[in-house]
Amino acid sequence: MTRTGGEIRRRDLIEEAIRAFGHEGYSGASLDQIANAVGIRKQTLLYYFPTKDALLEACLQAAGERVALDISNALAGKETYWDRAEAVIHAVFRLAEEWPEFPMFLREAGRLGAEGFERFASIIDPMRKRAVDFLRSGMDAGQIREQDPALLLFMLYTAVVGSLTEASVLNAVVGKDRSRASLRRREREVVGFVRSAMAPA
Amino acid sequence: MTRTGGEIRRRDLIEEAIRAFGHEGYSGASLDQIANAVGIRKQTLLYYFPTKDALLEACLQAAGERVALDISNALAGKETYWDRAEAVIHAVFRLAEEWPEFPMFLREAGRLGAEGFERFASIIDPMRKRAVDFLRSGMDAGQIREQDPALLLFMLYTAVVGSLTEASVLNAVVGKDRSRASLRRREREVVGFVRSAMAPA
DNA sequence: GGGGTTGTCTACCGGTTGGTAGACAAGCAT
DNA sequence: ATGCTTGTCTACCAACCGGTAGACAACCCC
Repeated sequence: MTRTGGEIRRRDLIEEAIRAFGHEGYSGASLDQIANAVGIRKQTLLYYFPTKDALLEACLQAAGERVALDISNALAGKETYWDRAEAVIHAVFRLAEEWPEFPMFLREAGRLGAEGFERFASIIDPMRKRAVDFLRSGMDAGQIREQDPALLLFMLYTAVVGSLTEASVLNAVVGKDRSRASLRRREREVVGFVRSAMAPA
Repeated sequence: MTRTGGEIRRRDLIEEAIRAFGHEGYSGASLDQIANAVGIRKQTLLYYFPTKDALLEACLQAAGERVALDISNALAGKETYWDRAEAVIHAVFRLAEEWPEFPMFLREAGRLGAEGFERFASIIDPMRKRAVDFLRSGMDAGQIREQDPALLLFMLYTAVVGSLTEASVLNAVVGKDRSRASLRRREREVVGFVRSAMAPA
């Protein structure tokens, strides 16, 4: 009944599942809960995604595509080394502002083990390669401090995602402030931190 | 029987619970599993910790005390700004080497919400205060780049803990390498990264 | 308008979960 | 010796979990 058209349902379910997996964790989130949140029964969810694992895979795929799209758009027209680095950070922060559960889901996906995470990683792998090449050429050009470019990329990832996901730590360290202004201030801090960390000696 | 003396059991259970919570997540870890791993039945575990939540609280307490002790020892005798910062990083990495599940547990504790995490945070709060004062005085002395000291501390936390917990990302970005040498290289990278990030402009 | 497809449902299942009730044995104190 | 405390156990329990079976209604195509 009501014939909503399967693709919309599918998208709603993935969105809610990302929220639930990010917030409660994979094993903490239940199919009942996810299904009810979009107004259907669990068995209907299982019609779209035959197992919980299949649902997770669809979430990883969707999340990978979304972040790849956002970063790709953000990079358009940015040429200098620092402009490009800052554009990526800004894109991720804007995505986190619009979709707060996204970074939490990403972190949970990483926790579930490398096998699953690679489903996400493989989608953004072209960007990873580009980023490593970018960092290496920046080092060759003397614009970025000499170091292992892959490890630098890893450090940048942890700094950005960490500053978006460690809300409890943030509360404990700098006090409770969930406002948008707080997020902006954090972004400025990350940008300054990363800029300084990448600067040549 | 066998009269092991309750305190040893208690400590074993907490250690195993930290491992399980860190590895499987709070809701993914079961009391059965934790109890069996230390050679007793679940009901005996529940004799020591009446609920799963009580077990978690004991873990947070123990983890807080342990990290406070390690950092405190590491700081002894270190005087210069950078020596102190590096000593803390080194202490955390050494703890992670000896007890790999510890950083994962810490991250999981943060995920469970600010209420629970504060049980941990309150124990290391004196160190937090000292660290903020230390960073501020370093800025006043011109040894550290001017910025919000609390936010800088938060950034340092995310960089260190992130580099210890995002194993899946590390796999995807720099390849699979779980060796001790890999951990050491990562520590050097973190040290170089934050040293550069903290350097005055 | 009949047949297949798509979507949603009720009913159910076996296994697992956190937690309770209570028996019981070993050691300690008197 | 006896009674109390401490520790461990077996036996349950209700709730929830992911997943299956199958009825059934709405829509589309012909």
